[in-house]
Amino acid sequence: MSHDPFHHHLPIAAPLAGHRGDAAPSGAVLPEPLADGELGSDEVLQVGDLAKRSGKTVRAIHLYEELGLLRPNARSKGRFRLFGGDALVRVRWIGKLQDLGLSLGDIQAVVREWEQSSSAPGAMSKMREVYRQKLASTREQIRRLTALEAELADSLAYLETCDVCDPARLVSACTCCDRHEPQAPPELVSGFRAS
Amino acid sequence: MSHDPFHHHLPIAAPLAGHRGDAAPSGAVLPEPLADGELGSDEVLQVGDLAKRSGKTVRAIHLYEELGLLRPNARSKGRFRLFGGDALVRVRWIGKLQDLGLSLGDIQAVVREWEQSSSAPGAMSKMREVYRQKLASTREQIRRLTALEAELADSLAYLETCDVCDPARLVSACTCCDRHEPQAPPELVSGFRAS
DNA sequence: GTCGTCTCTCACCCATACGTAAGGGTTGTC
DNA sequence: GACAACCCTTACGTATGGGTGAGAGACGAC
Repeated sequence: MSHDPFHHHLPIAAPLAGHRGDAAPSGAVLPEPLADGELGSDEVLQVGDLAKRSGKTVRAIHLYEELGLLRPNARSKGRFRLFGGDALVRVRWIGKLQDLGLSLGDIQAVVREWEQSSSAPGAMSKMREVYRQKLASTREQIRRLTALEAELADSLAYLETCDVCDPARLVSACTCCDRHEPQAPPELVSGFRAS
Repeated sequence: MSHDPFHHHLPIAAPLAGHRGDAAPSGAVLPEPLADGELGSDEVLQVGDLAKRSGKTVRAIHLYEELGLLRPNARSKGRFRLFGGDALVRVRWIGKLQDLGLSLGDIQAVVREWEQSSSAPGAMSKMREVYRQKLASTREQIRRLTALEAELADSLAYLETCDVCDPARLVSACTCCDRHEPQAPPELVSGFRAS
């Protein structure tokens, strides 16, 4: 969907879970216990609240709005943005799509497509198409990472042998020395040597 | 190693395999059949050759050299860069590290560390440390993608129900309509609705 | 009213990994 | 020697996903 969604640089890991210790006071007799981050559908959030609950920054949320991915339900008298609980759902959804490898531009396209289509099954089938493609590429991605995982493990095993090496040995003699005789070094190891 | 190696945008898939149909002429009696992309260790490559064989662009290779990740073995009279087969190994190695989520800056650090250390086992143990960390984060990454994969599959299953829907039905009535009654929509689906 | 904490809207800044164009030599093949 | 195809260096451009103020107003508790 982007011009070049693939090519190098995989992400590494995401925080995804801000640690907040504030659970609902036990035994509260309030209308809804509001498990963790959930909120009553009538709750009103300012951008800062939305940011905290979604783990994004205020700036990010503004950006999403600029891109048309999100709209406040209303504004206060003083022009403060006022969001409902659905905005939180939306922001989390955006985050998930980003995790899937969609750029904000991609998400923009998805949203526009959704908003412009009037026939429900038509829209749904387009969305399915997007998700189907993403499912395929996600699986491909998993395959690639799994291959890299194996290579890493191999390389680590290979490098273990070096522990027994003479500490005075020079690096120049390394990477494919006599200690690990028969096997050729894995690519992740032989890359060191080349200039 | 980068300031912020995680955070969103996973990659999608990499080509990794340029399709080139030129296998070695069968039955050749040459010193080495040169399986696919391999070459005799004495072969000389210009940047364009190196680029083609590694799947990178000439510009990328120049960049790697600027960053100190790569050095030509020599120059021709006319200042053309001349690489050996090890350069190909090196470029592929760079690509793999990028796939693992290392930035070029990270790789720079790795290379410098390698080149500066004199004690072989010391250098090796540092490299092992890098690889160990990457192995961990790669596994984490795989876990996350696998979770997303499951979510995608769920969402697709949920959306299948929409096929039987009345084509005239409005999108506004959608995302959580009566056809798929009991289950709440997955987050990847409920995100459509929120404004 | 007044303080502290949000929030508002510009508007420019950052890093990454190259792309791309300019202007000009080099190689090697016919 | 002429030509295509390749290479050289320099240098600015590009897309992404926000970060980071600045200057000014809003909210709410006391």
